[in-house]
Amino acid sequence: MTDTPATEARDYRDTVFLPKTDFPMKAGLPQKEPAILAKWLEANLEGQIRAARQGREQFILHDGPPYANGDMHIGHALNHILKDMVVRTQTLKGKDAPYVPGWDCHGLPIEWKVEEQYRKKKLNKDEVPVEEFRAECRAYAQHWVDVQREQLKRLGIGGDWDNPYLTMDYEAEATIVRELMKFAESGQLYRGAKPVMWSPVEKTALAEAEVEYEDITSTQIDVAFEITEAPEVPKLVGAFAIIWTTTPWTIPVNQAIAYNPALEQIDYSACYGVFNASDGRRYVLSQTLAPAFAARSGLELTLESALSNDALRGAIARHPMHALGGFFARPRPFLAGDFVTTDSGTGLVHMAPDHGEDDFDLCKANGLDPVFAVEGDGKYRDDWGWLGGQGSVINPKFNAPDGPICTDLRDAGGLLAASADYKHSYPHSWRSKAKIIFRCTPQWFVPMDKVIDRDTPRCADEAQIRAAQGDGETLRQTAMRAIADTRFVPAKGRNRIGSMVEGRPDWVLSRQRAWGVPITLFVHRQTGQYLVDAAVNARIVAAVKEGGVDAWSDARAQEYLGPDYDAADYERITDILDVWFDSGCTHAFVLESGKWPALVRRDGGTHSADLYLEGSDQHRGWFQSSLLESCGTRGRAPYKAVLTHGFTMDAKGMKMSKSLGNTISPIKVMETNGADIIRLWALSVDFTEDHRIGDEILKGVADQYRKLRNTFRYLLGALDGFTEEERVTDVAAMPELERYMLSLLADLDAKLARAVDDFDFNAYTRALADFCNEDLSAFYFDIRKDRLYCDVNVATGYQTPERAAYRSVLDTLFHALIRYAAPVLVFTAEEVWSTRYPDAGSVHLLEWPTLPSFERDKDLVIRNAELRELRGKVTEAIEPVRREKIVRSSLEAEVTMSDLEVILRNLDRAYLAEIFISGIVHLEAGHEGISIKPTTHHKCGRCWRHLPEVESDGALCNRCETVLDA
RNA sequence: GGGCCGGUAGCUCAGGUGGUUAGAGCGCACGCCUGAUAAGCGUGAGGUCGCAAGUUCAACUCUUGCUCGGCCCA
Repeated sequence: MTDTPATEARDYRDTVFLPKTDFPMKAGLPQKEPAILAKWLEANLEGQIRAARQGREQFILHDGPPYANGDMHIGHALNHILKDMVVRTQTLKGKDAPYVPGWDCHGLPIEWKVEEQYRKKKLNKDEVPVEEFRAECRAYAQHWVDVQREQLKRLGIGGDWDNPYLTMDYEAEATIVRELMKFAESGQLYRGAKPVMWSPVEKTALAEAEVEYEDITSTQIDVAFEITEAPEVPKLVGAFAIIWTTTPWTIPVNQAIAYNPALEQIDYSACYGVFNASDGRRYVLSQTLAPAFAARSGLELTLESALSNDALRGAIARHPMHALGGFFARPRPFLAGDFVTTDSGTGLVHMAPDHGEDDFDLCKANGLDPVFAVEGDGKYRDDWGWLGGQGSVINPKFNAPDGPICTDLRDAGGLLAASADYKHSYPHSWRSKAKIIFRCTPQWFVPMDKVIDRDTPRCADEAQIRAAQGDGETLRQTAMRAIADTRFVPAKGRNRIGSMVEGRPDWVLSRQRAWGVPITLFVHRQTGQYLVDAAVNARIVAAVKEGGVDAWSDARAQEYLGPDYDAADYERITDILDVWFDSGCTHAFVLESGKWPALVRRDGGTHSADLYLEGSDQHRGWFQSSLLESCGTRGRAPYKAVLTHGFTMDAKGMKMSKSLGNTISPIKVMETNGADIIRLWALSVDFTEDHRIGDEILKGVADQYRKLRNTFRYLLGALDGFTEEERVTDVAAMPELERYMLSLLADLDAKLARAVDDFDFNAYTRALADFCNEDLSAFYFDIRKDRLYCDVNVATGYQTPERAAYRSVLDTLFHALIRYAAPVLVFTAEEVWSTRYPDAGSVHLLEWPTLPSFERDKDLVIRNAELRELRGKVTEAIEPVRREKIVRSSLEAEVTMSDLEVILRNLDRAYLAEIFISGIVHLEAGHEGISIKPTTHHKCGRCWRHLPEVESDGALCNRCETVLDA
């Protein structure tokens, strides 16, 4: 060697290998991602993937349709990222996992928006032909489908975006009609009634969202019903039961009186009593509420006797207007209802099943049906025995203490108190601001508990339906069985949907609206029976397929009925279907129709999807509507598994709302941070529960992203110029550390594969990130930097076998990690892949990595895991010495420790120094703990290690000399 | 008001069937390196496991109540 002084030491920088790559550290995702999307589009990546997986085992994720109005929000983003992750991981595993996105297009919210546009133009919806109105709804939905489609594509969601399914496609509408007819044909439809919120001003039913609450002052009245029968306590006969109400207009429709047999459980002193009053009559009411009633009526009450809670069982009263005969002369039974409280009133509640849900349910359970006395305009119907043709019922004067109702009641001796002074919150129409009422209207239902009658099949399909459902099962039983057969992730979903299906009432299918699929039934005017004729139904379905929902019109009724029936004999139903029925049919027109060949099962099994994946609110929504629809027509669930996610809250865990101003738009995040950042966020949180998003969280996600990105950048740089010729294929011939790393990689592989099967994406991204951070960046890469840089002669291309082994492992790592990362960081993975392989096609065509096979050495893993613990102790020991500036780089630190453990592990000192990235390691028998001292050796001018053979600072060590000579 | 679900370090998450000083990554602070450099490495400080009772020799883990938050209903 030369004896050049250290100050003039040669600079060996150009003799070492340095990582080299064009892959930039800074991502610039918002600019880069759209270009990558364009590249995929140009290459028809989706088509390539389909072709590549053709004939493989299928995995069908069936998309739940988002509603086509408004921009994509964070919930859409999360949902679709999870779906995309499922599809991509399944595809990665080699399965044929097509994704066909869909949209829900019918329904009230879209109708509103279109109506709103009409109002701005001073148009009246009722004056516009319904076909024209529907056309505008259709256009409105299509607009948002297109907007959301672009936004979701921008998120990197893969799928058949050119052929999504829309519930408003004519074929879809025809299938929905066909499915409805299956319910009709198998006797699973009936026409019943149900109280709905109704606006007498607009003469229409209202949805909850169309209603707002305002404080008003109403007339409150106390009315006496004379008891005529009392089997439990006969002395009650002749006494009067007192009811209190703030809607006097419901008294003419009263049918019963509710009491609570468990009143004393609410308030021990609250049980009913019989009172002697100053007017000479005897009254029955709650004891607690008696003083308030006395104040209202001005009567003096004396308790005659307390009544046990079952005193009213089986008792009968009569309406104060019973003298009118007919309806009013019917007995008014006392019915037990647990909704009766002692908060206000008398503890006895008058029941008008036409005008209240509790009333309706309790009366229905006791065989009392609604009478439809109040018409759509709020007037009693003309033939009503009392006040017929009068109203409107929402008119304050009509209900006033001196109005017709109170006057008649007073004259009949039934009115005990009336005053127009009761302030309370009351529902009003959001649009007209007028008061609304509850009003029973005829509706179509699917019965949950009707045993399907096997003895009188009406059509060919029905036999199949019944066969599928099993003997004598009700729809509820079929659905419960299907739930038991379904996999739920997380498992608590089964419990949730199960308890809902177990307790749910019959399914109300009908809506009195314009924008939806019609309930295509003809009801015979005389018998009230709906027509079941396969030929008629086939004509209707064909017409809808041809012309959409507009085909269901009066003008074409006879055409559908054909020669066998006379349209004049039939009422054409004009209701439309609940949009939940639409979405409940998606499995029929998407999975079974054959319109999407990729979705058709090739194994001959049922068309049930492998997975439905939606927010947990869909236990009441789509999961259930799909379940009921499928169980009613096919006797099984349309899915094999159901995956649910929670909701995204703001940074503090509060729900996002426009009014609170705490919403986070995924579109904005895409524009500022990039889609890969939102994706990484969605796949990092515990989506099975409610989870949060906010600036701090996104910052953390971005940090994690950078770490992953730099791992790939390092791999690209370290693998610069890697060729097949230098690959070491014999794992057994590799150094200890390389074999250890391949073992860790195999562990990671297994962990990720399991996470895919469990849909545990949080565990997936965590395992991947932890591996990159801990096992690679902080351990393997750091240790092997020396060999990567120095074990090579960059001039001649010579490298040591150790370096070749390292680069081979790096290549293996690259190929594994890029595949693992691809479903998560769809854009970045492509950028990485195309940087290394510009002409190799998309990263998303690749399959799950095949790792080098080698015999797993359990001992090796344990040995090195222990060594890493020891490594931690060494770095810990170096730290104080560093603080005192005795050593700076860890390479300057010589380590002394007991030889006991190390010798047992059969590891040599040089290997230890490599692992510790330290100076020379001294092993001394019986040495206590770990000691650090500064090295006394000179620093190699090339590799910077301090070794005994280096003659002076800046001179070369043996290794570097050998390499430079090679 | 009812049904169901959840509350572990600043953040994101681990913590089978209850058992020694509750873990990881990130962030933060401090330091090292300057041949991954708007990068890399190390060390360290952070938690009365929502609150309160109870069961138990022993509870983050079981029971009850409360509280905060969420979904679905009313």
